[in-house]
Amino acid sequence: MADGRPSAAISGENLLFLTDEQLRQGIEAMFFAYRGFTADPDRILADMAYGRAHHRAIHFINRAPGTTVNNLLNILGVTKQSLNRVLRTLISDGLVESRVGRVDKRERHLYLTDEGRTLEGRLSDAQRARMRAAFRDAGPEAVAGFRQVLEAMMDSEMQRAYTRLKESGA
Amino acid sequence: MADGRPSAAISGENLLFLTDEQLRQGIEAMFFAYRGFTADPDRILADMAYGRAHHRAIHFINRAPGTTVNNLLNILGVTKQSLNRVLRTLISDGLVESRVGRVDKRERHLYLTDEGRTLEGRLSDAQRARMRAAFRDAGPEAVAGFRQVLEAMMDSEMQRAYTRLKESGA
DNA sequence: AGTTTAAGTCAGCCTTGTTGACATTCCAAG
DNA sequence: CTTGGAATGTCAACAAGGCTGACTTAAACT
Repeated sequence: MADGRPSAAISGENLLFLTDEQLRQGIEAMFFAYRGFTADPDRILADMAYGRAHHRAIHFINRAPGTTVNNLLNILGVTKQSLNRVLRTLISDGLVESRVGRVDKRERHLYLTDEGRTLEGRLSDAQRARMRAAFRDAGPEAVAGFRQVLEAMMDSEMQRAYTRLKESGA
Repeated sequence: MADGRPSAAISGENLLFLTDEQLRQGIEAMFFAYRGFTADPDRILADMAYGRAHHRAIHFINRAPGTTVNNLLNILGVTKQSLNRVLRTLISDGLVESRVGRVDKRERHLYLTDEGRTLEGRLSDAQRARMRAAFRDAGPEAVAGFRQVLEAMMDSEMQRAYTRLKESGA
C-alpha cells in the first residue's frame, strides 16, 4: 500500500524523499543479508551440539576476555537463565573458563580456553571471509555507508555498547 | 587474535586493507543493528500470539499477493512443516486467505485479508519508521553503500530472490 | 498407467528464548 | 553486627519456531 507515495523526511539541509518502496527494499536487504551473515557459522555449529547462542557467547568473551556474566547479559540482551544454560555447557565442555572475581568475589570473569579459542577462530574465519568478500565487492565508500546506516539503526543502548567495543578494539 | 595484521584483499584496481578488527566491527554492527531492526515489530507481536515467523510470512504475502506456498518456502528458507504451522494459524485467524490455483489446482495462492493487511501495515509502519530515521541520519550516499554491502553479503540464491522482488516492486 | 509434484498433516525432537521461585555469597550501609 | 541488596547460580515449566521422517491427497506430467 501507498507505493509510490513518498514518505518525505526533512533533515536539516537535506530533503530526502524516501518512498515506502525504498524502505521496504532496505528491510528485505537486511533480512536476506542476515541469513547470509549467519549461514557459515551455523553450518559449522550444526555438526556440534551448539547453536547460534553459543557462537554469540564465544564471540563476545573472546572480544572482551575477563568480562563478567552481567556485562555479557547486557550485550547479548537475553535473560541470565538463557545465557546460563549456554555458559554451563561451554564451561563443562572446556571451552570457557569462569574465574571468581578477585575484588568482588560474586562476579565471575569469563575467558576462553585454548580449545575455546580454536572454535572461535573457526567460526570467525568463516564469518569474516564472507564479510571480507562483501566489503571488497562493495568498495570502501560503500563500507563506510554500511556502517553508518547500521549504527543509526541500533537502539541507543546498543549503539553505546557497540562504540565501547569499537574503541576498546583498535 | 591477529589484531592489527591486515587481511589484504586485492580487487581490480583497488587495494583494500581489511584488518580483522575492521571485519569484526562489521560483524558486530550487523548483530546489534539486526536487534534494532526486529525490535519494533517484535514488541507489537508480543501482545498477540504471534512471533517473528508470522511477521515474515505476512510481509512476503503482502509483497507478492497470490504467491504460492512453495515460492514462500524458497524465500523464507524454512521447511514446509515450519511454514505450515504459521500459515495455519494465520488462515484460521482470518489474516490470510488460501485460494486453490486455477491453472494448477495443486497450488495454493496466498492473499492477505483486510484484517491481515491492517496488521501488516502496523508492523511495516513500525519497521519503516526506524529504517527511515536511520536512512535520514546517514544520508543518501551511506544508504547506497549500505545496500551494496548487504547485497554482496547474501547467498547468491537470496540475491536473486531479492533482485526479483526489487524489480517487481518499483 | 505410472511417476512426480504441491501441499498438508502428524509425531517427535532440539535450541533458545521466556517467567517465577529460591539459594548462596558477599559487599556495604546503618 | 546485622540487615538489605546485588550478583550469580539453579530448578522447573513453558512456548516459539526451527528440524527430520513418514504418510496422504490430489493434480499434473510423461
